Amino acid sequence: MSITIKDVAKKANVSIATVSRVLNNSNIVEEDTKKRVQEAVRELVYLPNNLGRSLSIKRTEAIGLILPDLFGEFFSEVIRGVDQTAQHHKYHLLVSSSHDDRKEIETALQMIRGRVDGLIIMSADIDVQTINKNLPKSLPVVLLNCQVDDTSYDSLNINNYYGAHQMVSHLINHGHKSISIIKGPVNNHDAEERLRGYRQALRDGKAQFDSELESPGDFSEASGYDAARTILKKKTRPSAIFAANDSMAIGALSAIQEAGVQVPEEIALAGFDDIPIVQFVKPSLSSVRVSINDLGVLAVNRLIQAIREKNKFIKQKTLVPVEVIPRESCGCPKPPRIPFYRTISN
Amino acid sequence: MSITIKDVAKKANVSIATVSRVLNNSNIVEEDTKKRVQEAVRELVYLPNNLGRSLSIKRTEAIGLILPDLFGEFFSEVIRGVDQTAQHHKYHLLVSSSHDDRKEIETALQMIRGRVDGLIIMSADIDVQTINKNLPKSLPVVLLNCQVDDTSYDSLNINNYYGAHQMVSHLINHGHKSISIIKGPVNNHDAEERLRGYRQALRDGKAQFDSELESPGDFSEASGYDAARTILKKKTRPSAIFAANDSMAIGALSAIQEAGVQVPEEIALAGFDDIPIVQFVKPSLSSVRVSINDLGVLAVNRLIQAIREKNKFIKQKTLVPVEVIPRESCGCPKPPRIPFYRTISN
DNA sequence: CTGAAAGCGCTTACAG
DNA sequence: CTGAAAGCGCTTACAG
Repeated sequence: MSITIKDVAKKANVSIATVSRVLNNSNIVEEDTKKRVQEAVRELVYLPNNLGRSLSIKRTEAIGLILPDLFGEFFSEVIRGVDQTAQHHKYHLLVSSSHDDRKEIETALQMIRGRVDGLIIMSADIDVQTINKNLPKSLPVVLLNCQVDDTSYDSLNINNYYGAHQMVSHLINHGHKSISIIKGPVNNHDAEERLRGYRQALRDGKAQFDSELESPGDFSEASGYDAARTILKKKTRPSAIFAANDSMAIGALSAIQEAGVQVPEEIALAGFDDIPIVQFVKPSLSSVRVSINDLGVLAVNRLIQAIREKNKFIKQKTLVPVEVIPRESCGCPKPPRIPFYRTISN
Repeated sequence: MSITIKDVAKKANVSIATVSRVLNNSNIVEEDTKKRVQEAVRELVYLPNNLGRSLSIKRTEAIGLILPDLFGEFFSEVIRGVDQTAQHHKYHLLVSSSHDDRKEIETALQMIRGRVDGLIIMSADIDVQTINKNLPKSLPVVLLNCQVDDTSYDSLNINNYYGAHQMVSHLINHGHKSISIIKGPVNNHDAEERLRGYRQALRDGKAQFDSELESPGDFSEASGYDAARTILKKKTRPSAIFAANDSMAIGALSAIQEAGVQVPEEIALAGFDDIPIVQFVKPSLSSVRVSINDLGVLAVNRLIQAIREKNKFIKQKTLVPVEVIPRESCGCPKPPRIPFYRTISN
């Protein structure tokens, strides 16, 4: 059916070993033989099958990326960083996504295994047992923003604590003494860390510390809207709100504007994530930026290193730095907008 | 090093054939033997290697997706649609991106070949020869928004012509008789089709037809800005502007607002692509939406069909429908905003 | 119901 | 410099 190395060997009157040598640029093959083989390859339009090669050399030259989801710009940025870096190291990328529950992620691990030389896993719910049970110990793995306390895996996490601390400190430096937080979902690690950063910043900045200032939220725009309405109704209104993500901040902004309250004059506002839209709302929204692209780059570099060193080195946990981007909503001047990317039109 | 089927066979005191049968749920194996094998699998923590299987059954159970780029929400939406549908059909997804020039795309084709049972290619620059030269004739391929006129490949294309025609007709229905276009890059097929739709709509609607109304652009925000400035300076100003994509429309909007001209009262504005940001600018921007997710779904379904029928069926070219989304910038009421997706916080 | 053997498409010591 | 052979990890007719 398909042309294989055997067909080429026959046509060129050599052994398949010789064909393989020519294909792999082995320099121990005579010029004349090489020519004959290359001629046969051309005539037959022979296309080597990577599967055979991989099985033989025991390397697939591919890395895998397991994502919980593919919604929004965040994951595409992760993929972009990973793909770029992987290509730079001559590795392919296998992507697998939409694994919300444990069952699905187990299937994903089982299916990707054997097809890749290393694996980057991003999943809020994964635990060490699931990994151990479904992946050979010899497969290098890097965990991206997972919540795993085991030290036997490399991991990269966003520095949520520090980002929140910095943002809230920034608000305090603007003179705010009473700062509300709209929290993320309970049991969500990102949310917990951001809350922790908020609290510590209040303490460090000697600002008002009061559980009354903490409103529940679930990272959705709607929950931000609701929380802001509640906050505005309180007898003593805070002078600033820190939303644990941008979606909630944008929801809050709607509620504040509907109430006829001025941002940032009457109440300052800040979010977290720095999604592209925050540059477009009015006033533009202060936020905390994570270099998502960097995240992918770092993960791949670490993984490639693990592959090269045959997974035998000291595993490390890395906190990826974040950066406060001040904008109008906290009273800072609006920085030049980052031009967004074209979409369909390529 | 790694546990293989041989180790299991030895431990369970059976042949590797039997182990294989147990693994594949063959029902011709005795209950007792099956138990023994399963026990051995568990004790050894045996994880089958997919590579051997693929080579043997001559199927990889994976499909490939080649993208020109990974910037922005468009490609992540494509990936999402493709991945979802692929998973539904029990196929894996191999993604390969950032192939701007021909050399790179050839490498991509060569590397992905053999690893997938079918391939979706999205590339503005690819031609039939490149495909033929680098992929076996037996490999099912679906071209996504490529510009290939060969009938030997399945293809899906966005109906740029129709979308532009509809949008411009919509403007004409608003009473506009003099409508400018900010064109996309020369030699870009999407841009050409949108221009063609614009022109035909003017003729069909008996609106003013004049090459003076056509301004150059290159799909960038900056080019839209420049074009709008030029348009506003003309002695006879058009009453509406159709930008060939949203990026340019947003650039144009900045220029118009800087000039103190009201949108849509003094000049109407519309774009193309319906990127998320158009809902956030003020006034919200009328645009043409492509269901990108559908695009991915359609592509995979077609590909799976081709794989099942061993690539032996009539190839077809499909134009994917688009939809006008009227908003404030053309004088229509603002529709409810679609809530955007959370990003980092998962 | 089970096993020995051939085969999938390659690579690579080993001999010559 | 070249080839025969073994091997990578599986599956699956074929015999028994």
